[in-house]
Amino acid sequence: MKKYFSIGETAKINNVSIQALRLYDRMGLLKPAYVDPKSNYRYYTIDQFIYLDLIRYSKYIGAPLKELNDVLHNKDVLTLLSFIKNQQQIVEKEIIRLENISKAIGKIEKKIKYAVELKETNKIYFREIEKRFTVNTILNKKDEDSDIEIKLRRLDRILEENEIIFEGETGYFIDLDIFFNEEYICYKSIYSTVYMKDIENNKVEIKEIAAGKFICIAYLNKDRESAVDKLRKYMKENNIIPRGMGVETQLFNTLESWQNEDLLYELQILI
Amino acid sequence: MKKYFSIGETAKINNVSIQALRLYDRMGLLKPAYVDPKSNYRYYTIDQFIYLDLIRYSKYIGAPLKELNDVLHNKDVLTLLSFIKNQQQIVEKEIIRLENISKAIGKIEKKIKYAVELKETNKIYFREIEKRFTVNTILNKKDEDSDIEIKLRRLDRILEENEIIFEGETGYFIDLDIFFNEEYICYKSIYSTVYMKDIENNKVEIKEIAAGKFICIAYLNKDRESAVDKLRKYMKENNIIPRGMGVETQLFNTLESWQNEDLLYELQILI
DNA sequence: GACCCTCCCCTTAGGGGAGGGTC
DNA sequence: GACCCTCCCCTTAGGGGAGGGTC
Repeated sequence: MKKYFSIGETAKINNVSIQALRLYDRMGLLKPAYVDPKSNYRYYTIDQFIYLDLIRYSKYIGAPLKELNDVLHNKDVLTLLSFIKNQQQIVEKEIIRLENISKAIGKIEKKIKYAVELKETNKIYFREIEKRFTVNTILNKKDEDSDIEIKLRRLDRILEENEIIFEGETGYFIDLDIFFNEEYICYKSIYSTVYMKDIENNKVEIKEIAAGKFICIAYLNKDRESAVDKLRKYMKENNIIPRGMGVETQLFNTLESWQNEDLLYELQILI
Repeated sequence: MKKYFSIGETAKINNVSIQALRLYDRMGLLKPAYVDPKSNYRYYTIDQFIYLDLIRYSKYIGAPLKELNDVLHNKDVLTLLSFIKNQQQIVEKEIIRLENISKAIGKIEKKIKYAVELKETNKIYFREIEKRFTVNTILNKKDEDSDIEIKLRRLDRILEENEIIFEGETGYFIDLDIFFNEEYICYKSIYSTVYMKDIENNKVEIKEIAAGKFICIAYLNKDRESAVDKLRKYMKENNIIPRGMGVETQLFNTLESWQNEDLLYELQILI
């Protein structure tokens, strides 16, 4: 005679909840060995417990219970093997995805910290900056702010579609000829920095911003004109020669400022 | 005059669905800039799009939107920073968890494959086996099958509670004195192999099964007696000396067999 | 005619009840 | 008195309708 265990006993022995057992019954994953027709009480036998082990293990490796149901109906080791192999692949992909995310978060953290620690605006300073990889969209002279915003969104969409990871910096490439000769800021293109694991990505063009020493000035939107003038004058007076690369990048300020359009920028010119 | 974008335009530009935008409205994550009181049509402005970036990014890093909601209400970079740091920690823990799972799946795969490739039963062979780490429960002579099953469940629960990772092998330590002198199988304890990353785990005792060459025989439950006899005789006749370690382990057969109690075992004696 | 609205039901793996029988 | 039953509502981040107004 097989001994019957009530749902509560079964739950306790196998360390699952009563609700879970009821759910498995409904799903067809594990039907009780006997159900009292009068009281609808569920009774289980010991040799059913192995299925609870399988269920637990499936949950542990993150597999959906429905797929396990298929395996259990086949009752074949080879099916079980391919189920496990499949899950192995999923887990490994997920690890890679999370590792990329972790790196991207790290970069963003750095950038936020930089902006938080930046105390003074409208003052010239020098910075060493690492090499940056960017994805770009060319801007036209007649583009208005709203056009730029929309182009930026389009850029984001390209990143998403190509599974390229945004690194948290957005800015503009500026035309240095115009900057020094005609003395105003002209944007050539808008960029987003991206995390480059495998450089070969033939669908999207990646531009590098060379590593090096940059002369910089930070300013709020309203002070742009005077700050930019200051930097230009300083470079001319001190005979600092630009090396062909200038960007204006947006710094994390406060979320409040984003709404007030009181944005914080940093102009960076490679020297 | 700010330009208004309809929900459809906003969705397209920002690469989100209309349903998602409606949800963000309901959740208070992003209310439209203007809602037509007659038609209830939602209208958004360009400077609201930054919030969609934040939402997208939160989802990307796996943070719950509710927490982002808190950040958005604070509108402070330091809050944003701690939100991101927190998420970073969560992601890193998850990576470690998944890496452990991946390793455990790999081990189980190996074990299943071994059983699948094992063609012959009731035949003696030799195997090199790597070192195994196990968690144990001592058995008493008067334990019946059902007691053993229940002790096994209790062992599983210990693993879960201590976050020890099961590696897919369960078996019994056998008493070799009795095996050779009194000529029957007596189980000393039941074990589960576990994945040991950090050996120091003072709450649970870990026993090792030494690596080495084992003399083995595989058999179905019904053939146990004769198979075991065969091995014992073979060892005596050929003067093979056991080195103090013998286990009977359960092999993955088919799921069907589990239910029929037609289980496949392998007796392994270190030589 | 394409766009938008508000319900409403569905997804995973159960958790937490209420209200009422059963061991 | 402790245990078990069947509803029923709730969780995340929306997807996919139906049925009906709106640009």
